[in-house]
Amino acid sequence: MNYAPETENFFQKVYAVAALIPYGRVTSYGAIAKYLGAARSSRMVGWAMNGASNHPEVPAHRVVNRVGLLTGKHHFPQTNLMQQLLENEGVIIKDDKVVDFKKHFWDPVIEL
DNA sequence: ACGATGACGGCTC
DNA sequence: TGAGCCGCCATCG
Repeated sequence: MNYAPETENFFQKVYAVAALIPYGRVTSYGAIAKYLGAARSSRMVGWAMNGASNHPEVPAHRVVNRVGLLTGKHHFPQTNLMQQLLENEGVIIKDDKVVDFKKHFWDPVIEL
């Protein structure tokens, strides 16, 4: 795939921020997008995560949508892996959603 | 070039 | 953080 230079740069930024998500915490695509100055392109963040497969250091399972819904679970090797990893970190998941999402939420705009 | 698609978000009810 | 609708924007057929 040939991506535009800016696009690749965007990818790198997304991975860089995602890699900083603390253990047992989660964030949203929009939060990352906002931190990168592309708040309107939250969708692109999700799309960027699609290529996170080549970046093992990126804990994609800690990135969910704004309501804590594990929308990206279908992109994992095993659909239950995302939930398993989060629960292993102490994050309670119920019906594909993060319980007390606000409590586990980690906003790069505020934290960084 | 056009329309559909999507790991989304914000507003409204 | 329920459900529904619309706006964003890069990518793809």
